[in-house]
Amino acid sequence: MTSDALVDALVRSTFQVVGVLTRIGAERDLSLTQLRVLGILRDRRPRMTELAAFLGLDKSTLSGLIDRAERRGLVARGKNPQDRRVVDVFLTPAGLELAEQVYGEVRRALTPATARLDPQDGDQLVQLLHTVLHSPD
Amino acid sequence: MTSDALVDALVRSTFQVVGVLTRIGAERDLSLTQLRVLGILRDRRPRMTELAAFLGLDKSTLSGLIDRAERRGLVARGKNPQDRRVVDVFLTPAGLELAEQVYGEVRRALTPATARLDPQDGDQLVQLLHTVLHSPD
DNA sequence: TATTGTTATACTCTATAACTATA
DNA sequence: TATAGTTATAGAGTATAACAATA
Repeated sequence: MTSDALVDALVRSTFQVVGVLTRIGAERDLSLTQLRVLGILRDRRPRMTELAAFLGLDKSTLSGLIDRAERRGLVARGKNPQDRRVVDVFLTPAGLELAEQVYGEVRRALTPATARLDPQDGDQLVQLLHTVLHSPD
Repeated sequence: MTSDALVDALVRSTFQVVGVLTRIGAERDLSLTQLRVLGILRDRRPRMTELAAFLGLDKSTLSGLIDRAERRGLVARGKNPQDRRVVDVFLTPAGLELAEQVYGEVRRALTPATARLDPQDGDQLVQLLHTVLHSPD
């Protein structure tokens, strides 16, 4: 069945990319989750609950995650003027710089692989991944 | 640059598949790593060091991982007759059954997504993923 | 009362360092 | 001496339950 082969290919490539992300993150003491937090916060300023939901984590887990990132000066908590229960999270300048650095390195690490495709095939792969995984289930 | 778009697409699809794997694993108290261990052991019987290297983990980390899986009756340790220092690891029947179950569920979970492609495009996606990530860096 | 977030607790995952047994 | 694996330790990641503040 073609579908099984496709699922297998997706799972295998997932673990491979996870390996790259984990290795690059580890060089800067960033777990996969912290890496993802930095990536998300590059262009968003969510409240704690939003970010936890987006990551698929419990809010208490996120509290700890943000505690540790805040202690390192990578993120900060801000008050929300509309609702005083709410805590907004955002990158500090140092966090933004680290995020850009690390994602730049991810690009460099994966470029030898992506460069194996000519531009046409690369576009096609982007398109196919988008169709498969970027749609409403 | 096309390459950046491709890397972004790979990273995004990676986090999405990780989300699916994490959710399905959690339903059976399996972390992403335990899930991967089960997947690998389906058709291999490696020694501890081999498995640790394959997973990119320290051998001490693997000891704990296998301890916990063994306590649950999913894997077992075996002696290696050639070298008495070596410990081989393999799935128990219960572990194999769980592995098949959980990977079956992963297939079912991803099938609605993969079914959005017609067979031709699916084959092409498998081929492209193979070219990008399954080659020597 | 319901929602937002934190804290206390317990467990898993992870690496480093020190160790035992075997080669 | 070198290699295979375990154990002790410490810290991060995770969820559940209980809590405080605000709505």
